[in-house]
Amino acid sequence: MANLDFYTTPLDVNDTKIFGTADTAAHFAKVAGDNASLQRILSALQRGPVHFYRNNVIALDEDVADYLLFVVTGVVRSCKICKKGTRSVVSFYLPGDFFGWVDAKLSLSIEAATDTEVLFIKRKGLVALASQDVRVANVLLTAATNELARAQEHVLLMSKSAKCRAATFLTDLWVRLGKAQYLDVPMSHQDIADYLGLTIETLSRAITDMERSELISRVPSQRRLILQNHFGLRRVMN
Amino acid sequence: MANLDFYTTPLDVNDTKIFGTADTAAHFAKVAGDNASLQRILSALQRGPVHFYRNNVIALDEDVADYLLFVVTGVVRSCKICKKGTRSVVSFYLPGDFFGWVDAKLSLSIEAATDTEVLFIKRKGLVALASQDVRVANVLLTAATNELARAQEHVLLMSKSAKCRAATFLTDLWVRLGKAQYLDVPMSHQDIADYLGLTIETLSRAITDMERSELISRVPSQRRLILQNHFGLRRVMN
DNA sequence: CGCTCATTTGAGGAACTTCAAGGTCAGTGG
DNA sequence: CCACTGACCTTGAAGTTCCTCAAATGAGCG
Repeated sequence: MANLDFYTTPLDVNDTKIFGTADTAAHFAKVAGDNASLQRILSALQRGPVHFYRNNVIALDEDVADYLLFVVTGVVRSCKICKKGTRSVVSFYLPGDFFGWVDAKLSLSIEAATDTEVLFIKRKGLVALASQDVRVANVLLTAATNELARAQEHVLLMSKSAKCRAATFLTDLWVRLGKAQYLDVPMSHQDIADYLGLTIETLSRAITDMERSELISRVPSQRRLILQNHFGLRRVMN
Repeated sequence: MANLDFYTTPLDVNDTKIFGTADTAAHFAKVAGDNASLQRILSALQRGPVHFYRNNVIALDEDVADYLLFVVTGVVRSCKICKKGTRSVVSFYLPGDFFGWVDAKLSLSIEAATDTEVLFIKRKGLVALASQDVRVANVLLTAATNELARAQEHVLLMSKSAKCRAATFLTDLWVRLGKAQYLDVPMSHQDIADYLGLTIETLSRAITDMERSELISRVPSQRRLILQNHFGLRRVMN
């Protein structure tokens, strides 16, 4: 845990808080399902929730080797800075997402894309439990394969046009956030552009273009959108 | 198994052959490690090896839901045809690779990129075993996370320049195939281009360019390369 | 208001694609 | 042995998409 200096709120590994808010429990249920005993097991292994401010580093590979992460609130990004100074965002994690299968060779860093609260779950403890409880093993395998499916979709997206990438991203985000009336985009355009392999300017033009075509509209609030024409969006997405 | 009509060699699920060649066993050991009993367990679950000719469909999502696949010889690709008729290759699997965590929503198809031999392993049987044997569970989780790491690397690659993508692909392939003197590229340029999100022309130009810069050279054989200047290649790869 | 940070817009250039043609190689049949 | 064929790869020229650089606009906040 040498790298915990990076943390905004230092993580005290001896401080096991039992999470208590209904909100947290509801999100946590996404991982454990309605299996109450499994939820108890997982909650006993957790550390946190730990709060991070936007753009702070949550973990580097070394940390992720020790912990699996669970997002309670906010958005987490995993990204890679390459030597040239360019950044790629590999994945976004939203509330309820359970992740941490990071290959050390990739040297990704896990960062807060917004202010966020994250649970840390000791990997070793969970793996040990998995050997005793099939359900735990299934939770792990399911989480890993879900993340794989997302990564494969991301690969497919990267060979499409800018407009298609933007439309797909916004629609997927809208679905992941629960298909609310408004899509309050939580992360910056720069984060999205780095996720989609575009420049911020190209992303902006793509969004403006969709607005002009009345596929989406912008509510004059910070980053609030309405997906107006789902049929049209689907056409742009291919 | 309704879709087995696609198979070149129909798969008889009641025909359990024990694989016998040293070659197969050696590759299989990559999955099971030097754990002899685990190797025996896995081999008891297998069906095959089944031979497929180049470009034949090995499995569609429905099949992959039932079986995990193990490549004995040749190259397997998983790919997606989109409505416009364009194709993307999501992943290549080489001898020794153990895969099959395919999300049905993506509707990928698993195809033979070269003539190939594939083992089918009943997913249910393996999952059932995993609940009894921690080592089996670990094999599954490890295979899934390895594939995730590969997919994430693929995502990172897709936002690089054409030359970087080509150089990285060839170098990675060379490593995966065992760093031999010659790199005999087993798949077609079209497959590679679809994997890298490039046109076949752009790929060809990138390779020709690397040859002119003396990073690689082409042996006047079918698709045989020599990676001459590893330092220079690394520079192009970033 | 005036500052900062984030986003938008425009003009020009680079990278990649498209379209079209030519080349190479292995297999096939005369 | 040679010509023919088809699959695969290469090359060139023109067009499109996206990026780069530069500047303007907008939003949030003390």
